[in-house]
Amino acid sequence: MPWAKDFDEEDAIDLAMAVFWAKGYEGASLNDLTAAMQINKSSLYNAFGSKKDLFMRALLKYDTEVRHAMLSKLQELEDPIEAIRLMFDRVIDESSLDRDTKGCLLINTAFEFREHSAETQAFVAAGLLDIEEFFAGLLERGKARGDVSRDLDSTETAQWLLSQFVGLRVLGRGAMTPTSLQAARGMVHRQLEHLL
Amino acid sequence: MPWAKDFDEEDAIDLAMAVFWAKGYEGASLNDLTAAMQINKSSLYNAFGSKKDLFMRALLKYDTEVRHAMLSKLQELEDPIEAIRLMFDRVIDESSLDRDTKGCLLINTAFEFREHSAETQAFVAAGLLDIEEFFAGLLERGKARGDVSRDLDSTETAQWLLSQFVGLRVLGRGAMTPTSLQAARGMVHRQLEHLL
DNA sequence: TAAGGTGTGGACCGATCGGTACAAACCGTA
DNA sequence: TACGGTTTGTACCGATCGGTCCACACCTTA
Repeated sequence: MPWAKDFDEEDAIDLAMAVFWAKGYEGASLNDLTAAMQINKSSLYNAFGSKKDLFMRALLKYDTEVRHAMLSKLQELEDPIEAIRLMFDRVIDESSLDRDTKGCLLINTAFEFREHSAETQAFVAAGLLDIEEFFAGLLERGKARGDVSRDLDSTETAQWLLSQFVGLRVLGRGAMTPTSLQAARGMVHRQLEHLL
Repeated sequence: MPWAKDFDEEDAIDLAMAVFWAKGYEGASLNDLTAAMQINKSSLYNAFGSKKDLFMRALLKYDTEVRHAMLSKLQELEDPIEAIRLMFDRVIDESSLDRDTKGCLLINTAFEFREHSAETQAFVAAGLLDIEEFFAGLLERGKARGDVSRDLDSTETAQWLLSQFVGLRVLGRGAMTPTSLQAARGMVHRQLEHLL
């Protein structure tokens, strides 16, 4: 067993993730990637196969380590509606403070949906569905606690929350001012109160 | 006065608009553009100067002939809340019927916000503000008619509607199923009823 | 210490990117 | 019919795209 790689694969994927996150799949060139990952082209292709494969690895890592981790933490909160509120708060605060927010890698990839492979498309669709189910689960818990009307359609409401979330994530990438984002967030808060 | 162009500039911009609309600014190559516009590179550069200039012409044309025209027609309706409802209905129906919907060129450009010039950024921001003001105007009319509570903050609500609209436009590009889109739209309808 | 497989550096590939140079084709005017 | 300015076709530009090739550096095992 000869010569171990002198870089850490997981670290390298993290660095690649940041590039794809900021520039999108097509927008991230191999130069960008190798520069950020601090390895050269041969090592990249030897370790990951192709740009597409590397992207899938990065997307997968984002999905588990960023997206899923965030949702899991929110799920631990006692008040499920508060969890939803907090989820919106976080991304709005992030967009307000960080002037060049990258948004969410999964949602960014959803925007470029049709330029991706069937495999990637399926992965993205599943990820979005998972967010939707996260919302639906919290709403069901809200019903059990009496915070949400039992007449409410959880799935439908979850689909709405997802579309609402996507809108704020996209506009948070720079096109909308923090003030307006916060106003829109305020309206979502108020609508959450009216679920009872 | 020698030799008139043997293509119509406005027609050519229309064709270029479709390419930028479908592929984005970076994603649209000069080959794509010249092929769609049915002119060659020399004619393109002679008539429009550069890819960036051509894009601005296309964006401007979209803004007046597609976006502004659509909002104007909706504004003519008697019932202002019905106008908002219709606006959402149209884009959802479009996304449901046309499996490769391009979304809205202005919103697509807003997504790529930071990779555009300051001039383009300003134009996009102004366009989004215009949509916001369109919503706010309808809400004010709703107040006058008694369809909307006078306590409602029109600006804030308009900002929320814009973010909601953007979310559905982005997800309508393929990542969300028509069924889910329609469910989300249904929730927006219900929220519009609760503005009183 | 020699062998053998693996990782790395760098040159190189054809294709494509946005953009330019220039001459030929063109048509209204004189 | 000759001129003059404009449009158009084509060849070409350097840069960059994603990706490959191969010699060499390297470490483990025998």
